[in-house]
This record gives sequence, C-alpha cells and structure tokens, in this order.
Amino acid sequence: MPPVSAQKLQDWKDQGFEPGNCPVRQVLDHVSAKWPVLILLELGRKPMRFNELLRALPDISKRMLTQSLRNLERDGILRREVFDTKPPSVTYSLSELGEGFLPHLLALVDWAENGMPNIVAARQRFDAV
Amino acid sequence: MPPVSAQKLQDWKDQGFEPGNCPVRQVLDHVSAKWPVLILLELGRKPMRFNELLRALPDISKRMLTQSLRNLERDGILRREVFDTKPPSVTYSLSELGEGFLPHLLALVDWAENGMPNIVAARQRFDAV
DNA sequence: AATACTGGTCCCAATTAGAGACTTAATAGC
DNA sequence: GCTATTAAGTCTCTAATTGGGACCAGTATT
Repeated sequence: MPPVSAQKLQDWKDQGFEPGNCPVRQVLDHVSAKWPVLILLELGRKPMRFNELLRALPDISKRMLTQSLRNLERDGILRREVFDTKPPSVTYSLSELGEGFLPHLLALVDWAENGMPNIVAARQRFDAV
Repeated sequence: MPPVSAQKLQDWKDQGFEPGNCPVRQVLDHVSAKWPVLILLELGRKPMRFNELLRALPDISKRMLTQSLRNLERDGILRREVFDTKPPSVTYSLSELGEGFLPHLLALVDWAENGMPNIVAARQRFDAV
C-alpha cells in the first residue's frame, strides 16, 4: 500500500524532470540542509540580527551563515531588513512563506525527539554487531 | 508571538547541549540531508534493492548511497534484509520509525510544491536587483 | 590610542562528495 | 567456451564544498 504521493513521484519522473533541475529538490536542499534548518528554527523564535545568529549557532561560520541566509532570502523564505543606524544593523525574520514552513520543521524536530529512545536503541543494536 | 516550541529550543540550550553532540541535530542531519530525503521518498513508494535505488536516483553515487543507507539503517529508520539467493540480494525498506517519518517528509514536499510560485517570484525579484 | 562592535568578503587549508576501477560468484548470450 | 552482465559493495583519486581566520570601513567605548 504505497503512500498517497507515490503517484506524484512517478508523475515527476514521467514529466522528465532532470534530477539536477527539479525545482522542489532545489528548495528542499535550501531548506532542509544542516544550517538552514537551524537558522529557521532560530528565526522562528524571533527575528534576529546577523551577529546574534552567529552567537546563537556557535558552530556555524560567517561564511556559511551568509550563504545560507542569502539562499533563504532569495527563495523568499526570510526577509532581510537593513536599518541605517550608526553602525548599520541588519535584521532577518521569517516571511509568510517561512512562517508556513516552520510548523513542518517543528514537526520534524518533534518526531526526532519522540523517536530518540528508539533511535538510540537501534544504534546500540547496530554497533553491537 | 513565538511558536510553541521556542521554549524547547531554549531548554536545550539551558541543558548545555554542545551543538556538536545534540542528538536531535544528528538525527535531522541523517534524515533531512540531500540524499537521505530522496532515498526515504523512494523507499516510501516501495521496498527496493540497492541497484534499484541507484537507478531510481540517477545522480547519486554508490558511495553516497551506501553511506546514507548505513546511517539510516543504524538509526533504525530503515531495514536491510539480505536474501541468500544465487547472487545475494539486499532489500531496503522503511521501518516503523521510518514510516512515521514519511508523512512529515511528504508534508515538506507539498509545502515546497505549493510554494513554488511564490518562490519563483521571490527569486526573480531578488535576481533583478 | 587601542579596542570592540557592526555585517560582511576573501583566501587557504581541511573535509567531504563524486567518478570510476575493482571484487566474487553466477547467469545470459553468442 | 568466451565474453558480458548483474548483484552489492569497497577503494582510490580527484573535484567541490566547508571551516577558520584575516581583513574591511566606520563609530563608540575605555
């Protein structure tokens, strides 16, 4: 009993999407990769400035933060606002599109959290062999 | 108005999770990265053998397929069964944990699909500057 | 006067991913 | 009989991506 969307996957293939330029794949890559996930979770808590995000995510590099923010901004998932203060400040916040994504992301986190006991047990079984 | 789980994020930080060994982050990395996502979508359609997956995902390498499958197997998200046929065959399928994840993944795909017009428009605006 | 803050960019080294050869044993085609 | 192919990987070498840190201009603090 295949899931509802088995057909959709098939449809995509039938439409001859080159895997390399499937638009949905591109968006998922921007949105579900390591750093973007964490950035969106942070921005889901509240809008934040560049260096604030850097501090909130202690192991991201400026380079990757800039790059991930640009990707998400380009896709319209977050908003970048520059304020002309003495040292100019830049604030990032979720757009409506981004707000719509957040619940799905939180659902993933919940799933991972609820599943942790299972996952830990599975790892022990796997490593024991 | 922060989302429900703003507190959870804060709790994690308060618990002093070293970002590098946050268990939820590890699972998300295994599950939401580029190739695992596609593998899980395929296995959500039906159980598949190694080379069958290779053919279904034309642009993945054996190396990354093996690696991603091992990660997912280790986390108990999918099952690996070896059948002692003439050339031994190996079948991969979602575990119950994996089945529980699939709906969330499909929700992400739907979100990306529904949002595509917005996203495309946002990109044009961004690139026009 | 020196330091730190802002939001980045740039370069180089380290890590990671990809491409393809190779494996073992069996079957298919010619 | 000989070659090619298939199975599920591993291994190596190279290409691409990432991380770390220096550096930038301009203002405020010590």
